[in-house]
Formats: sequence, structure tokens, C-alpha cells
Amino acid sequence: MTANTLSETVILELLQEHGLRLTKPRKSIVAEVRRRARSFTAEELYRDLVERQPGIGRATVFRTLDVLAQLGVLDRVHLPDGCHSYVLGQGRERHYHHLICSTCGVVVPFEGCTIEPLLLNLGAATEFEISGHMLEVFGVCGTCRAA
Amino acid sequence: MTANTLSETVILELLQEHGLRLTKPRKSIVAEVRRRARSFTAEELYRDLVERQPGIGRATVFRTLDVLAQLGVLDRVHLPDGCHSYVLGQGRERHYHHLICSTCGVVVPFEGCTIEPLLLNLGAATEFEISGHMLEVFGVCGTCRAA
DNA sequence: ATCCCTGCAAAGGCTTTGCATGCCA
DNA sequence: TGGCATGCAAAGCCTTTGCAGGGAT
Repeated sequence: MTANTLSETVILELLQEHGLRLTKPRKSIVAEVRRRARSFTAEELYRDLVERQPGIGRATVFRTLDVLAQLGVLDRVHLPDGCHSYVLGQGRERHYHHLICSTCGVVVPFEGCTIEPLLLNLGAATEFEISGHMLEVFGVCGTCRAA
Repeated sequence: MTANTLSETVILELLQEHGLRLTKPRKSIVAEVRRRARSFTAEELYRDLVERQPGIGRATVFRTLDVLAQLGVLDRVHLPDGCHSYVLGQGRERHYHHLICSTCGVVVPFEGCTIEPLLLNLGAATEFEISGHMLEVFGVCGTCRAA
């Protein structure tokens, strides 16, 4: 049900395939990003990263996260409180969504989204040409429930 | 399939029922909000409103929209580009989601969301206690397709 | 050697906060 | 009259942008 995340190597190759350079900051950011099981904002990642690697620029982090999101390495998620968060993704071939713990923020991807039929009906009933959807599920994970 | 929006009277009563005062700015904001078929940000609403009623404060608009969202009069929606948008809601008793035109921003609420069974499975498979979900559907409306 | 990428700094925009005043109940 | 709500202004954050220098290919 949950899939493996993209490996560091695969992500770096993905960058190269798109004609993007493998710079030191990009490598650091990729490494840092893969370390995260929870959602995070660009600003948060920047602050953690700058401790480990002083001198890295805020703008670089923001720009790189944007690139990674375009490649499908990261997904943008919208939490009830606060938007503009990122989550490590599963790559572009899969169709999946995120189950997010409201307490600790841990993110579990899941597949098997069943709303396609609904979307077909919607398209017919409204004359919209449906192009996509966003689904996020919230709850409290087992660990947080125990505590 | 789409339901009527809450009337101005109903919204004002809702405020009163919650011990909130019916002030002039609040009435203006409610009126302005009901005029909208599309999503809007607090800042946008403020700018439109301040023309019609100079002197109204930005903070008041932000605070009032927040209150209205808590009452279920407004829903917060997250567009692919840009978050922190509001949409006129259907009230707290209904379960519905939004179909949003990517081109003009028009919003159509719909009911009949079919993901409950999926959520049950998810809960069983992950030990999460599911508490809610967010679903938004995007597409291009009939009018925009024609143009 | 090219020119993409970076880091810095500043600008920009949205949102929140503090406080004295005003107004609804 | 009491106290919530307002308006103003400033502060706070996050995010973007411009530009000169540096590094990957």
C-alpha cells in the first residue's frame, strides 16, 4: 500500500535527464529532503539546512524545492493550518494521495483513489472538462493515538 | 446537485447566535461575500470593499473572514496556484466539495462524495483514526471552454 | 569557455498584532 | 455602561526578484 520513496540516485539522475546541473546545494537539498517523513515548508527546510551547511542561500532552497516539485520528486500539500508545504513524493507514474497525521505531521501515501466515477458524473452534469483533483486525508496516526 | 447559498439573513442570524455583534463592517463584508461566485482572497475582498466603503480596516476584513470560515459560511480552498482563498459555503450540515474552474475561478459545490469506503479501508490498514478529508476538483467550465 | 546556478540583499505581498477609540447589546 | 469590535500602523513572515560572481558540463 505505501510505496518506496525515490532513491537519492534516482532523483539526481532525474535532474540530469532534465538538463539540470548537479550542484552542491542541490545535492544537499535532495539529501535533506529524503530524510523527511513529515511535511515541511521551504523556510523550515532552509533553516535546518543552513545549520548543517552555512552559506547556502534561502533563494536557492526555494528555487530547488520548486524544481523538485515540478519533477514529481516532491508534492505540495495543503494542511488545515498552513499551506505551501512539501512532501516527498512517489514520482510521476503513480496516482496516489496523502494521509496526514494532524498531530505529528507524518505522511503516508496511499493508492486506490476511487473517485474516478464521481468525476465522470460531475463532468457530465456540469459541462466542466475535468482536469484533475486534489485529495488529502487527515487523521491521527497510531503512534500519536498511543501517546 | 448544487445547493443554494446561505441567505444574508441566515448568515447574520448565525453571527448573533454565536454571541457576535452585528456591526456595520461585518454587514458589509457579509453582503460583499455573498456577491461572489468565485474564490477570493482576504486581500482581494478588502481592496474591493474599501472602494465602496472607505475607512474599513484591512484587519477587520481578515478577522471577519476568519470568523465566517469558522461558522461554515465560508470555506477555505486551495488552488493549484495560491492558497488562502475563500469560497461561499453551504453551511455546516451538508457534506460537499468544490469543483473549480482553472480558467475563470468559478466555483460549483457538489455532493455525493464517494470516498467513505476508501477511508474505512485506510483506517483499518494504517491504524490512523481518520478525522476528515479535503477534496477539490479542477477543470474548465462550459463558458470558458466555449471562449 | 559557456551560461546555468548560486548567494546576497532588498523588495514585495500577505497576514497578524497592539492599542486607543468607538459602537453594539 | 461594559466590553467586544474597529481602524490604524507597525511588525512579522514568507517568498520572490535582481544582479554579480562562481562552478558544472
